[in-house]
Amino acid sequence: MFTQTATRTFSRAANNSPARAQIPGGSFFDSVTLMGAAMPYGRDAEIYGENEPADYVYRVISGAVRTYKVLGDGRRQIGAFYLPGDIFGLEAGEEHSFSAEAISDAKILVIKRTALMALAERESAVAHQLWSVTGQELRRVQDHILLLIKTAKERVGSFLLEMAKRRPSGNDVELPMSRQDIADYLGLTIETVSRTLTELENSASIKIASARHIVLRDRRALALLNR
Amino acid sequence: MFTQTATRTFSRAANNSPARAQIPGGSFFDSVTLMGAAMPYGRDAEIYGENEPADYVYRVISGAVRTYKVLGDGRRQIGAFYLPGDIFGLEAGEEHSFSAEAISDAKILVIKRTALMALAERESAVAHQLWSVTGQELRRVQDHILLLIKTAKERVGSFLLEMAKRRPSGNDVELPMSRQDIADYLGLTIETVSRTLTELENSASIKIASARHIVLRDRRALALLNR
DNA sequence: CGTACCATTGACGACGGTCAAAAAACGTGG
DNA sequence: CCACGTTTTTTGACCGTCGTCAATGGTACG
Repeated sequence: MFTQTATRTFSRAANNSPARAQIPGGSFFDSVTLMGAAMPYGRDAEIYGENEPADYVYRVISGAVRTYKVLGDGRRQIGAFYLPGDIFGLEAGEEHSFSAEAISDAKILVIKRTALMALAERESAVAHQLWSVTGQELRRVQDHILLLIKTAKERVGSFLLEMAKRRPSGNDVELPMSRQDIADYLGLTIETVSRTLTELENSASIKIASARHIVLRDRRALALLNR
Repeated sequence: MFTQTATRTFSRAANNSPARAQIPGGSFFDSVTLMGAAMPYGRDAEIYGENEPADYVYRVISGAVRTYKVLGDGRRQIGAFYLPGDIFGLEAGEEHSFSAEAISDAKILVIKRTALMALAERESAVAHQLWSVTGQELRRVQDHILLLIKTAKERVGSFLLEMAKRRPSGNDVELPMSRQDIADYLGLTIETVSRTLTELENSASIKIASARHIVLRDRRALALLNR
């Protein structure tokens, strides 16, 4: 299965407008927001590459981000999607283990790692929070593994519930990513994702208002796929 | 697919022989070994359960350990295997996210979490090492995800190479776990694992000396499965 | 309004799961 | 050390889910 992600590399966004935005999802990052700057990234722009030195930590202000790895034969696995408020790119080691790209046009808060580390050195509370962020990431990845052993219907259903939970807006789920992104996240093909969505629609579990706008019609039925 | 792990719960091993053993794989745990005690666990004995308070951190002295989750319908997913020297059960949060069992008779060093936390509070180096352990675990789980999107042959091949790397003894791989454990780790069935192993033997990539003793005959061929 | 790109649908086949049975391996007690 | 019963592993036959290849339909943007 091939998945040539369009490598139309956009500008690397080298501007430092110091926009200090208000973003959802409070965290310790709120208190160190002043240490960083908001940077704009275009659609599909690379934020960092696998194995690059992890000199910065990132937080999504607006838009969405995907992290991924590409296997030798071109198969792509998306590790996670990051939405406004989410922190990503924080590594306990020296290098990024995944690559990161903007899914849509996005504003990203960028913070120097050394600044955080220096603060953690003195404030054990900050050190604990850094650890905690990695711990949450670990949990997320562990849940992801559980997704990957399920059937296609279960994966898609769980995915929709996950997205609904992360962007609470009633039963409406706005998907910032393409079918290909979803497929590469769930370990499926676009065809299977598409077919499964229409299947869920036919069974009245969801309604596909448009390709990227899903309405959850029967959460109970979807939740059954999540066990 | 069902996977009823034999729930013949052995004794919970409630003895505190203070055996301070020499174990491979040096780490910061060496310096805090005196804070804990070596405990014996019988085959299939539970070390801790999912959602239990994570009051202890563990290190394998001898034997092997598996961590796992069981889905609603009985499917079991093994999160990791831990071999002598490996640390497990360290959580950034308050509870264990997986259950842990001894695969074979095992000796496990058990350390109070509060002791580590108190030390981390004062020594930022210790705090950094705790974070680092979680970070390594994160990497391991991320690699695990990559395994789960591969074909059966690739999964089994990669698994053998992983085990060989972790217990270096030439080309001989001694497997402490059953086919069922391997299957639940790789997201396959025992039948597929078994069939794939004989297939690898027929293609002269490995030799199955006995069920739990594999000899790597063609690492190059196996490595091709790992890309 | 036209042209890419993206999503959906269809036909077909392969990989791995399921069910079943045989063969090894293991442990226990005589 | 061997005999027997249990567990684990292997092998076989068959089937279903999902991947592949291909074509059609839809949507966004210049």
